[in-house]
Amino acid sequence: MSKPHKSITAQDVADYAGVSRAVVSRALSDNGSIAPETKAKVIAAARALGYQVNFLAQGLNRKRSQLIGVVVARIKDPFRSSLLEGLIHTIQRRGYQALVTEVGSEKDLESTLRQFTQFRVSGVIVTSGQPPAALVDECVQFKIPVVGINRHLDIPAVDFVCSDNQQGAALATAQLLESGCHSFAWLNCQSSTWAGIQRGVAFEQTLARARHAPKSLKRIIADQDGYDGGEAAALAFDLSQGLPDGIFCANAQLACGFLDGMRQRGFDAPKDFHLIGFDNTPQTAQYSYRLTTLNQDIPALCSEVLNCLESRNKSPNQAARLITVPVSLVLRHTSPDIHLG
Amino acid sequence: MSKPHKSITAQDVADYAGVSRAVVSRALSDNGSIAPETKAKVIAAARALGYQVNFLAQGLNRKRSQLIGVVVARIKDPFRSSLLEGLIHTIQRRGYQALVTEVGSEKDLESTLRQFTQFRVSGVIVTSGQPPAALVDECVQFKIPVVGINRHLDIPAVDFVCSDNQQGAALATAQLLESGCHSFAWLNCQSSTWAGIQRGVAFEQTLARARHAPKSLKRIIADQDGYDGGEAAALAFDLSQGLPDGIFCANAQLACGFLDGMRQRGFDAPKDFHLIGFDNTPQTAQYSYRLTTLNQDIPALCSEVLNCLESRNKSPNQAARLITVPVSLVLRHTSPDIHLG
DNA sequence: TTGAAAGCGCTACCAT
DNA sequence: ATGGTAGCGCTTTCAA
Repeated sequence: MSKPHKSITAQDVADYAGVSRAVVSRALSDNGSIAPETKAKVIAAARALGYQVNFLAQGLNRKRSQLIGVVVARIKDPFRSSLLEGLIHTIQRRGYQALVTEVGSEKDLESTLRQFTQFRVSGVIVTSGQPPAALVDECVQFKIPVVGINRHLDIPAVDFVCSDNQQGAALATAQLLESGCHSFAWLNCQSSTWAGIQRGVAFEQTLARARHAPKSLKRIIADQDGYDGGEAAALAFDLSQGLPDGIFCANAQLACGFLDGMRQRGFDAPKDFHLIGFDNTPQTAQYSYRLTTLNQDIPALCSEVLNCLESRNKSPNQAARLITVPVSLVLRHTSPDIHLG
Repeated sequence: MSKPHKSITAQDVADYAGVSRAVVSRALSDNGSIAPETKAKVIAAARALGYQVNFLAQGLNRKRSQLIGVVVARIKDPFRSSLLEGLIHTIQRRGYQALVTEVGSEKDLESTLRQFTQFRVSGVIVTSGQPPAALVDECVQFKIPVVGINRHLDIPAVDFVCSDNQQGAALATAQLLESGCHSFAWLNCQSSTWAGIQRGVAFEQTLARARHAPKSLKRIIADQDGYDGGEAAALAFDLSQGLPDGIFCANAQLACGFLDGMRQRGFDAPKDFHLIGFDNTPQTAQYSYRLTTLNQDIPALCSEVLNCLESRNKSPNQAARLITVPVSLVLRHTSPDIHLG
């Protein structure tokens, strides 16, 4: 049982190794020239003493911590938690640490971004909310790179990484058309994310461009997001003009809810309609749903995000980039593979 | 468009307000005596200049950052992401920031804990893995409080906050007995968490203590955790001796998978058996599952966790505590309320 | 290659 | 109540 000891500093290591503090710093950070044997000696000393760099002091000096700020919202939503998991994993793999902040409102985002700068983070990842230009400007002034996921605003010096919503919509449209669907519906919620809106627009466009005669397209707008929103939308759906037979959903949660809502009214997919959702969440693979979905490549998204961060750390003034990550169609029960049928 | 400006320091505020740096520090931290009007003057100056404390410098000085380290694993698991959401929310509400680290193995935990100390975190929350005594000792030496959730080891100076597994098992047993179940089963996975094991033990004990004759109890051990594990266990279940009619699950994911697995074999709850799971995850409320579960009071858990942290920061040498948080039974379709039946 | 020394921005102690 | 000042532990010139 050791006493509450004073923590070991670089000076202790220096004394132990018989060198100066400066040499210790160089030995441990590969920065500045140092004789190989001196370096080995210092590293041995550091190990012997159990020396740990004080990140606070290091960051204060370097004017940059090895922290990366991550802005999230509604973590318990399945897709978001998968994305967060991927981000944290990637952040750690690249030698950083994740400073995770949950925001409820745009106003939260403001103070959050401010706190990030106060910690001199090496980068900021925004997965929710729209960074107010003024605040981003503040980050830019601190030379802190900012990157957004699955959203895109035209903010100077801010990069964005997005799943390919166009391609997703095209894949879904093709699948529904090939399956012989005639009347279509698009399901989204009010207060949709930017990505959701894009998907809807792309769906309408792809459908309009389809070779054969124009198809009917109904827009279903749920009052709220998530499973509950989708379920309520299904329960409230006006069936007097029949049920569309090809339905595309802005996200998987809405889709699962919609499916369950329709089941409560005696309809089911693929018997009565085809259903495709975005976001291949674990739940969509389960026996009770087996939802055909568009898979977002989370590892690729995360990897690109960190590439952006690191690249902009090197050259802060490069033009803002928009990186698009391909999606893929996962065929399951709610709109089966016609080639297997 | 402002230039990459030098950041504003306490000295700038001091100059602007016509006072010394020390006064600025006092004005902003309520620490040390200061004339009300001076304080107001400083605060006005700080606001005018847009001054932001440098947390790195502050932490270096105070020997403590306002960071709280959170150790998690498999974030995308529904209960875990809900818990993480609660933790982050609570951490922020109390004026800290969450440093979130994902661990895969015990070895990860070691380096993680070390990194936390390097950031001089104000506390460590362990939601996964078992903190190795030696490392915890290191934290203790830095006077960093450590608290674990839903696990309990007898480590000096480490507090634990747990949902009441005993009570949960008792509630489940009572419900199953009152519903007239005769043969029972306990479903868990190999490599279960500490909490899962506790629940199983408590279930067996409660059942054994039940007033009427001893009941049959079968243990089903899935090869893996989660939905897939539960489903596989159901598909592999030996039906030659019939299906138990009262089944209790270590967690909701296993339960959902088991239910779906049984459905694939033509059985369903509550028709053929009653099913109760732990963890009231959002998914269990959905129409396709409507699982009777034991609800963990996440806000209460999180609140207690931070209470422990703050309390131990005040008096580091107090005895280790184990705080138990009540659970509640949420009656749904897979084991309905008999009083409504 | 190495060491001395000047900060990084802040807090806290000690005089005043 | 206020101001001067000595660090916190580290990095990074600049000389030697």
